[in-house]
Amino acid sequence: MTTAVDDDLWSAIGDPTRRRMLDLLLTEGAGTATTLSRQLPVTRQAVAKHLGVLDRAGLVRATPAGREKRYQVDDAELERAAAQLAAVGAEWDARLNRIKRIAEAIQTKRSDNG
Amino acid sequence: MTTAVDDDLWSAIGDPTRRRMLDLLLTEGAGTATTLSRQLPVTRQAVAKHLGVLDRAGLVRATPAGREKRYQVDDAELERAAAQLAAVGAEWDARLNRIKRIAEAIQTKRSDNG
DNA sequence: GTCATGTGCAACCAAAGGTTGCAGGAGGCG
DNA sequence: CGCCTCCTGCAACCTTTGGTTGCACATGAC
Repeated sequence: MTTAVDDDLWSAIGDPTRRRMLDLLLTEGAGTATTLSRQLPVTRQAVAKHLGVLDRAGLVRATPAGREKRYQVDDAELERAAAQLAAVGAEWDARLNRIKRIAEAIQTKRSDNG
Repeated sequence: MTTAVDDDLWSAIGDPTRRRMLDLLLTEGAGTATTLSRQLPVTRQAVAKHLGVLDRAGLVRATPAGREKRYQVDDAELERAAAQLAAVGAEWDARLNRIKRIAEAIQTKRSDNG
């Protein structure tokens, strides 16, 4: 079946730093490039670029609040992303199991026939 | 909880070309850089590099066969990778649901108190 | 008004995915 | 054996992307 994957969405969550950022935004509800960079091993500018990627992918939404730009996770879109991860994982699992079953069937047949 | 993710494993399956290669190897049982490149939009050399990455990540194993180098998926390791994908997806889902439940609880409380 | 803090833009660097080009090794066949 | 074919491996090079530093600008606090 080869699960159809939204490549933009996947590449957005493919980066480890971006995943950590999503984690932080989830646990803290919201954050800015500056606050996030304080909890990450990269500079504010790097975080800002990542926020741009996540924004274009629709995974986060920005809300200007005074002089800062507050980001928060878009629930629906992250849910979609989570579903895709699960789907790909599930398909691989299914295919591996199918192969195992076939292998066992052949094994059984062999011992039957001698 | 922030699911611990094996970053090497994840980055190996993070590339779309490598995922397609794994799909091909699964459906066809095995393949070489040359046979895979014929079914992909990239050159043999690019495929060879990706096979190197997948090999170092342990996701595939090479078996020299005459003049060709036949690769096949390492079942256990791909199963591990699939589990990680599912785990991250599941955790995001759980956290989103937790947030939703809390939001609903607050909503309920508000209408209770007037 | 001044100072501190947060944002935005630009130049630059290194790693990774991809390409072309070429040299080398293993099989098939006259 | 000699030749041809096909597959592999290495090297140089380009482009994108994650990351950095440096600087200009805006906004809130005092």
